[in-house]
Order: sequence, then structure tokens, then C-alpha cells
Amino acid sequence: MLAYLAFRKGAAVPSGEIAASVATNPVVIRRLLSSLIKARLVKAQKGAKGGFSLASAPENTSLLEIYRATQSNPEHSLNRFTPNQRCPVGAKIEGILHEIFFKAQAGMEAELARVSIADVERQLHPLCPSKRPKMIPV
Amino acid sequence: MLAYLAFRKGAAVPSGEIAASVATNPVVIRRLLSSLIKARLVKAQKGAKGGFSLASAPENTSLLEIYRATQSNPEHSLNRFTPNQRCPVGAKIEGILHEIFFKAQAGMEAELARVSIADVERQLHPLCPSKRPKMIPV
DNA sequence: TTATCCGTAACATTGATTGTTACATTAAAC
DNA sequence: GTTTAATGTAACAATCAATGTTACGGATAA
Repeated sequence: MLAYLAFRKGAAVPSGEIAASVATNPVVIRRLLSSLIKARLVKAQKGAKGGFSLASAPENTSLLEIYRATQSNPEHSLNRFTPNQRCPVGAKIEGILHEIFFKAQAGMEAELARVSIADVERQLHPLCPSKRPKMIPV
Repeated sequence: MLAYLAFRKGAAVPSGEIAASVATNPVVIRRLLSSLIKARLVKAQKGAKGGFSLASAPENTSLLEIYRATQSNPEHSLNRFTPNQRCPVGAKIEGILHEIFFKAQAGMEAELARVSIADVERQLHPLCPSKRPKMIPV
């Protein structure tokens, strides 16, 4: 979605247009974007000729910020089981795995931090300038 | 589960005992372990006095191997949406994100590769030797 | 004043995971 | 040999999150 907004160069893009690109319902788009609006990554303008746009230049937003804004609760990923606290393994395994998963997640986030929306948008265009028609987004 | 097997030092551990540690049903344990058996990380012995045990010394198995053995299909994580191929963004975004997510996953896997089952099992025991009672697993 | 568009609630649908029961198969122990 | 205690797996219900859909109130440009 944010790649699409970057592609549209700051225009106010209605949810229906983004939905056509992702092939889903406009409400789904608005729902997903609402958390990005709370995180100040996206702006919304109500009313006629309104729509969504990036809150900042595409260079200023990394995929890590998007990831964090859309993650509901990182702690909840591990909490799908409740070990027996009376078992010597169960009593300690949660804390041990939590630390390991934290580092693993940090490794992944480091990679996401290296990529900006502008980097993604740049890859949308063909490398050869002659092959860059003015395409009308659906 | 594998930390528990390491904790039991090579003994044949029935699924019911592991289930008590994780507070779930023995069938769930057997189901999860079946993929680890296919990946040759765990051995199973049928019949009376049977059970599960690590296929190799705990030092020889990393959390990355466990992660890969339990992942159903890594490609399937991204395929939860089907972009409109007639949209210039939708047509290219999948490939772009795939490459980025591949690197992000590699960053995470690098951290998992650094940890062995033996590392986890070691942390189960208190650091101070005087505080190491012979506890009977539930 | 009207035509758009966002924000959000409500609800159904879908799909994956989990829990449970059941039973065939296997192997140790007596 | 028979018994006992395991795994392996199918079948099914229950649960939960994500998704799709309809509806409607509020906001805003033209």
C-alpha cells in the first residue's frame, strides 16, 4: 500500500484505488491504514477528492517503521502456549526463548531498517529509461 | 520440546511426559514431533518403554534447523494476497517484497543458527552449583 | 447542497491451529 | 504368548485470527 502511495507522488489516493491494486475490499485498506495513520506514517484526508498519502517523503520511512506500526503485540507471538510452571523445564523455558527470539527479531529488523519506501518505489520502474511509459494506475 | 528431551539426557521420553511440561495433549506433541522426525532431528521408539529422544547430541542441533523443520512452506507466508497484475505496482511488488523478506529472514535465521539445543538446556540449570537439586520432571 | 471519501461498527466467512477421541501397530517385559 | 505401554495417524470439534462485506455517520471539496 505504501509503495503505491509513493508511486502516486503525494496525490490523495482513495482507498478504492489502492484496493484495486491489491485486489481486495476498500474497507480492508482503510482498516490496515488506520494503524499506519496512528503511527504518523500516513495522512488521511476526508471528503470529496480526499484520500491517503504518505506523511513524509518516501526516503524518511523505513520498512522497519511500517513493520512495527502494523505489529499488534510482539509479545503475543510466543504466548500461544502456557508451560507448566511446576516443571523445571517449563518454568524457565519461556524466559530463555524470549531472549533468543528477541535477538532473532533484532536480526530481522536490522534488515528491514535498511530499506526505505523510496527504495521499494525505485524498483517499481524499469531500469532502462526508454521503457518507462506513463502508465495509468488502475 | 527439544529442550525437554535434552534435559532428560537421552532417555526415551513418552509424549505424555512432554505434554505435561507444555500443558497440552500428548497427540499434539506427537503431531509436532513428526515433522522433526522427518527432518532427522528426533528419534521415536515405539512400544512399551518407548518414547522420543534427540537424534544427535544437543550441541549438534541449532534452533535454525528446528525452525526450518517446523516451517510448513516459507513461500506461503507472503502469498496471502494476490496483487492485480494489470496495475504497474501490483505487477512488480511481489518480487520486490520477496527479495526484501528473504534478506530479513536471513537476518533472523543467522541469529537462530548461533544457538544450539545444548545452549538452551544449559540455561535451564541455575548458575550456582549449590542450587542444583535433582528435580523430578513432571 | 451534493457527491465523495474516511472511520468504524457489525457480522459472516475462511483458514489454520489446537484439543480430543479412537484405533491400528509396535515392542518390551513378564 | 499375553499383557502392557508406547507411537502414528485419521477424524472431528472447537477456537482464534484474518478477511470480506454491508452499512452508516461525519467531513469536505466543488
